[in-house]
Amino acid sequence: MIDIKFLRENPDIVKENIKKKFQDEKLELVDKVIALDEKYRATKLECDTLRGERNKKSKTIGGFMAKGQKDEAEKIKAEVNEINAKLAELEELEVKLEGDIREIMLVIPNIIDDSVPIGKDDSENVEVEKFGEPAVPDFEVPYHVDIMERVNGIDLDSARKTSGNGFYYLCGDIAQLQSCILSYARDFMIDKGFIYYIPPFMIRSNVVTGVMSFDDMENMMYKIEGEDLYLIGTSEHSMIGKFIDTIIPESELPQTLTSYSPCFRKEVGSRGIEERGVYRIHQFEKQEMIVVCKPEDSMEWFHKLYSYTVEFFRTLDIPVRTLECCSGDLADLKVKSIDVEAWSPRQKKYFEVGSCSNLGDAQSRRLQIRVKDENGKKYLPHTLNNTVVAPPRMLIAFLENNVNEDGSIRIPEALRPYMRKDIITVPENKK
RNA sequence: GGAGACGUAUCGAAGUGGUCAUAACGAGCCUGACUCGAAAUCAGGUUGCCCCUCAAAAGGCACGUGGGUUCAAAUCCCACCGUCUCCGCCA
Repeated sequence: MIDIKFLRENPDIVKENIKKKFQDEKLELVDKVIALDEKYRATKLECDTLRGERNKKSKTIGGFMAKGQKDEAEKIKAEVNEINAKLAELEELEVKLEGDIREIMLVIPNIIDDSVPIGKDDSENVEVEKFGEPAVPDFEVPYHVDIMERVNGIDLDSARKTSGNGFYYLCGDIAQLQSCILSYARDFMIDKGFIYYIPPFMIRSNVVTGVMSFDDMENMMYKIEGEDLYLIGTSEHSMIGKFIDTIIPESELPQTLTSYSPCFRKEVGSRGIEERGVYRIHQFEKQEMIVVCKPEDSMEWFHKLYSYTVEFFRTLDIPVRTLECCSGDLADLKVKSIDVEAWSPRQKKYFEVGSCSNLGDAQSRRLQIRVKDENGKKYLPHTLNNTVVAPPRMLIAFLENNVNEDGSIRIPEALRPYMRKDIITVPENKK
């Protein structure tokens, strides 16, 4: 959500930005909202003046009544009634205009950073950098579910029975591995100076509508029947929600938080859920990072955040690359976004394991998150979020890159203190 | 699930139809005085948003939210939301 004052003064920049995002159908909205805004401000001024008059007159009535000047009082009462009649219609218009303007402003995309590559859709995203050698071993790497099944690490049949497609039982060493990865991710971020949070896993509808668009809400969020509660799709929802409508003292910036939560997603409309395995599922766990900072610091944080994810994956010996989201693929609220992708030696390509976004002040403006500096001046901070790691998805990369030909799984150095072993071995009957 | 209480600024809290919401009173915070320095004391300042503006002033809105009554609502009426306390149940 951009500032309407900015739009008013720079309609060309806003239009240019819309074109860059290949959303030409929204171009007309710019002039439309400018006209509405002009009308709104004129109406508001008129309303404010009338209300001011009414307040002034109304106050004198009390005085007349006290002095017993009934006739005078009645005369002014009639005048006030006249003003109120005039106001009734105008106020209705004022409210309607305000609503219409907000509706449009929510749809106009945020101004993207100059550095964002121009492109229509995800096919034009740009590889930024590779880390590690994307090696392919000389044996055929099995499908991740098969790797897990061989060490008795997953039970999809039972999950289908209890919960349906899109759920899993992880068991034994693989379940432990997932917990260990999360614990390691937690400690990794704590060591980077982030504060660890375990947030609420359910949030109220007013928070949901604050942090996401209506369409996303329909397609992602599970609602608790009979309660005003939704299961979170990511801990970003509860973590950003906690700042809604607050004023943060500047001395408390930057807020650098890392949160753990299970995530629940309906994945409506994504065919990926049909695919066997744990790539796209209804329930997964994630370690997230959230930063609220001064505007001038946000780009620096942006680069730091995704490089933390890269560093994390590298300590687990997984080759990764960073892929910058092009203009057309960038969500409307975002200024800039980079995906971290892990190498799959089986598919011989990279696949998404995390996403780092700089939202500029758009999220702050929408949610009324403000910062107060030493002089009492208020401004909107920038917000960023990034995935540290989201097992089970990252398990795919982990297993494919660390499986041995005999089906055993190597545990990288960094995880050994957590796993308390350096290899997961195949049980006798599956050798 | 049952019973009760409450929702006003950073916090506690007064106000129960108008002339104290630029919100009493108390605390906190900021500035200044006193002091070698601090504490204590004294004086002043300290809500957010909108509109307008170079800036300020003036004006408008907000007493949980939304309606209603009224010339006028924090105050009266209705609905909803939330919080707390006790009891019950419970990891």
